[in-house]
Amino acid sequence: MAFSIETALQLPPAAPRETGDIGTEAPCRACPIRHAAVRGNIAEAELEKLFAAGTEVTLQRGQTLFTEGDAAAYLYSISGGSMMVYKMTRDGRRQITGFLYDGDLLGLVNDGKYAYSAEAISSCKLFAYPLSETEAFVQRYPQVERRLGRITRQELVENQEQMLLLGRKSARERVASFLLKLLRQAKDRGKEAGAIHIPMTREMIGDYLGLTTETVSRVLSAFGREKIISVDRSCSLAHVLDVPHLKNIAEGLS
Amino acid sequence: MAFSIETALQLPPAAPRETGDIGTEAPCRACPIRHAAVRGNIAEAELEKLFAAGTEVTLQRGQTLFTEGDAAAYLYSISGGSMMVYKMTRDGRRQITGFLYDGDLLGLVNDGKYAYSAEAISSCKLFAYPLSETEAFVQRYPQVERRLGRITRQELVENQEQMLLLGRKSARERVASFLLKLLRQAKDRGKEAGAIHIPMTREMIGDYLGLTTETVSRVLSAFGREKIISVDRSCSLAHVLDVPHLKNIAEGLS
DNA sequence: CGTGAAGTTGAGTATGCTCAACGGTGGTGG
DNA sequence: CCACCACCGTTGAGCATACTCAACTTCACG
Repeated sequence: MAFSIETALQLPPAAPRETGDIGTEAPCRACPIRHAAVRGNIAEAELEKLFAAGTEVTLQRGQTLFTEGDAAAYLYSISGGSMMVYKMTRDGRRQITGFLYDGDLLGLVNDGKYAYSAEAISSCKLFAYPLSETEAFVQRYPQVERRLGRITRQELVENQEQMLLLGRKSARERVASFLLKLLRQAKDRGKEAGAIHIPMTREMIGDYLGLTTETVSRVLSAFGREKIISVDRSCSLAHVLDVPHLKNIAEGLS
Repeated sequence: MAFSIETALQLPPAAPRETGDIGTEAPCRACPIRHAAVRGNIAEAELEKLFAAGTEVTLQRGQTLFTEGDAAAYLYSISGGSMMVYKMTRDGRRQITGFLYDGDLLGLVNDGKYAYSAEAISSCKLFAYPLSETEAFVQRYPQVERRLGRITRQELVENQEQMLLLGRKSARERVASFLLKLLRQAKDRGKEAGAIHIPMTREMIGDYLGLTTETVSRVLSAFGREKIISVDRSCSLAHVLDVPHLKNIAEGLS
């Protein structure tokens, strides 16, 4: 198996965010590249050069950033909004491999091509780093390379967790696990306890969990009837009423 | 989410193997660390120091190398035999996330702990690099770090492929995809065309594909009846008779 | 030659899918 | 401003795929 030199990277959970910080370089406040660079005492001039080489991208809900197999030119960093990355079978079945948010990187490259497709879930702002510039920068600053390595390995761990879910868990267990993941992310982002914002449709949730829209809907309704969660009329907001119960379900203990 | 500094790595497909080479350092002929190091013109003395810090490990079929959650101390390189890595639910359901062979690295670490369990499929020889030594070595030689990064990203790509399989493919599609993967690997290792050695049990195949033993067995029998493959009486050797047909099945085109 | 693990095959079943109908909602244009 | 329409979500009925349970065979190994 050949390894491409230009193979690039991805991740979901990035650096701890400085939410209140109104910085001067708006697109890169949360970007992990910048985060590592700042901690590594890299010359501002070097950073500015990298940023100058990049461009900002704005996407509307439903717009595609790139498609699996496209020749890769950029590594992207999300500065606002949510994205999803997915793979498809030839006959149109979709597997969403990740939801990405503010501060996450995307653009996993294999053999010069993107390894998955990326689409905006909501209106989205991204910063695009040209791959060539990024590679040079990363190689120049080992601490940035090391940080990207940790991010990639973290991603690997999460994908393996998801493989266990897809291969071995029931529909109820999958949905419960998903809700707990959203809850954890909301907590990490400093949202109030128990409330979770759900920016994706039921169909996307199904395509992430290996289920159909209908099954996701049925399980969520059942959880509502069982007073484990309460779902807002808008369908994009939920409250977890019984976290321990949900954890038990996610682990197959009920 | 916290990133651990000691997070380490893993991969399946390593460097092209020099099969005929009877080297002097037996355990490391195929190891990708050595491979990258040799290409990078690293002083032999440095390499010897790293190898001197490591130890050889021998495992019998069925023996566990480490268990998910164990405190991580070593990065392993397989020098002979086959291993599997897996995750389990609390109630004992297993998802095998990868089969590893000669020359592959294993020991993905998260937060100081192994992220999965590892067990020998056949008698197995490994070389154990102490993590501390390895980290120092890797940081000292950027080309080695870069190689490990590519390996990790390649692993990520394969895991996402597997997520598509687990979430969206039928039993026939899964088994067909698996056979084609084995076939590709056999070809990469220079085995004769069409013949594939299957070192794992039906149960392991099921736990890798998100199926039960019985379903794997039934699908293989069906493929045999349809003259797509022929399975040896020993169950550990198969011949693919109709590769195009198998590819069609794997892609859902039949 | 006996024993246990692995594999195969069959019968019945359950989980989640398919197909269909319907209600709510938000955006758009008359 | 309101009506329309498309999209999303929900719910029901029936069904199919893969699972469970069980019996039996084969093989490796003592």
